[in-house]
Amino acid sequence: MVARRSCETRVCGIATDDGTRPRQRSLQRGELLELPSCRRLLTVLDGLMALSTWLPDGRRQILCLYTPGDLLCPMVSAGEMDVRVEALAPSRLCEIDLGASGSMVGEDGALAAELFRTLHSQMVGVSVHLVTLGRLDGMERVCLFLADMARRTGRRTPGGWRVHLPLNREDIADYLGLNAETVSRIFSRVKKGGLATFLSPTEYLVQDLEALQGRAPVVPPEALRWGGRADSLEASSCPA
Amino acid sequence: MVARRSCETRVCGIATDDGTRPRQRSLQRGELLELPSCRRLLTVLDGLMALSTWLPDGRRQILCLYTPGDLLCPMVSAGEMDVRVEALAPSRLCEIDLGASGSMVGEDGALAAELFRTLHSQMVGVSVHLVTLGRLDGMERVCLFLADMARRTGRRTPGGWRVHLPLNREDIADYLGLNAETVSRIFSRVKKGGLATFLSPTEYLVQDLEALQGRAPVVPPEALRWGGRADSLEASSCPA
DNA sequence: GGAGAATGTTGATTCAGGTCAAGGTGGCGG
DNA sequence: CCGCCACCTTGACCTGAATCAACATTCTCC
Repeated sequence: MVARRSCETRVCGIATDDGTRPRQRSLQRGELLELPSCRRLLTVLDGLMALSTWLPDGRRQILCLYTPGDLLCPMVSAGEMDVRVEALAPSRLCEIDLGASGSMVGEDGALAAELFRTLHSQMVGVSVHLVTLGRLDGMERVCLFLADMARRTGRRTPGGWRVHLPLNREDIADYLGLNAETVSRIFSRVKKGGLATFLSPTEYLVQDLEALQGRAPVVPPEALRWGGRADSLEASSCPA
Repeated sequence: MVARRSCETRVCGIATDDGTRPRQRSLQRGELLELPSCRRLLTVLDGLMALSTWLPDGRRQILCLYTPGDLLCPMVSAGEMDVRVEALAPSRLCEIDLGASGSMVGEDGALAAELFRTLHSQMVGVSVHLVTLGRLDGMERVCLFLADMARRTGRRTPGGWRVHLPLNREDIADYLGLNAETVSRIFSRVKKGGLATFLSPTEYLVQDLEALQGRAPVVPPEALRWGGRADSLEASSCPA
């Protein structure tokens, strides 16, 4: 069971154990990342990354979002699908080359366990997302999204959770299986309903997170976060 | 790289290595399975199993289907979600207790690698499903589903692929994010379009699988199957 | 600061899919 | 054989989201 730590501390910790050196990487909005192989670990320090798939006719679906602290885990290996890792906002990543240490499944299995945990978290996240797209209507999807972003990247202030939205309406739409105009319209409804206040198109305030969350009959996948909810993992998950 | 084998051979192979004994289990349609822990391996011998989530108001979303040969991998540990493994048709499972052999990550890591591969396959499958629900319309979803079922459970005959559909329209709807009437209507359109012939509500024939598949701009997640496409795995996946 | 581009908002209209309702079909037990 | 029940199909209608279009706002770069 691992305590919550900043990813910098943590990843650098792993790296120094091996004698390898973490590298930093900066990406512009829109920039693509070659799919990380297993010899490299990547975490988000800052910004917002997305794992997305593109259909031949241009439709895009964002599979998951990576906020600061998340470990990139694009295990969706494509096959014939066009899968990409892209920066939705200017981002900084921390990259560690594991090549030196040979196999990832080390002696004590600590790293393997960590990766397994990440993979599991991602699985939970994608599953919640699947239910969202399959069974929630637009309002529910948007409320879930706003609540999830608040939990993941929001800052607590006297007035409530203050959240920066570094992605544009089309990105949000591609994440939620809607289109940009619909997202904009639903934001207006959220505003009118008093569930959130928009300081600007890219900044909002949530006074009552419970209320916002309550509009969606699904829990946001906070398990996706580093160190989040490690207990629930033990129940159905594996490594001894 | 593992050659394609029947799951009975394979799982029993693993089991005998450990000296443990595989047990068979029969389930009626509608019966639930307690979520498999990591001490037990379960494969589908016969029938059709589903991993599904239920919302408080009764909406259901099926996350994935397990056809004969699949290894059950319900790593979606719930947290607060109501996740279930249910039999959509009378089914037989093969169950192996790993308790005796201690940690799953064995000496040579063969079993661990196998499980990792399964987890990866499931991840790919769920991701394809996510795109399906987020970006495909009803017709595309149904064609993808019919093609996928044909590949996974169909029998090759002179007239084409003959496929048995052991689940009802509502189950299909809950898998595809539609409702039962819509599924029925789209089946009629598929029939009229000559993409498939229905011998009965639960049996269909696909003359031209390519044509059917071509109606959906996404590849069915055949990688989900045992031994399927192990090569694509190496590219982005891990264990050495 | 100003021109142009990108992004966001809102309205009018269309359309795919949901909802409700009325039969139709097949299996099964008495 | 009959009646029940679960399931499937089809129709009529409604609704939520997509589309198309106009305009507002913000950002960028000169």
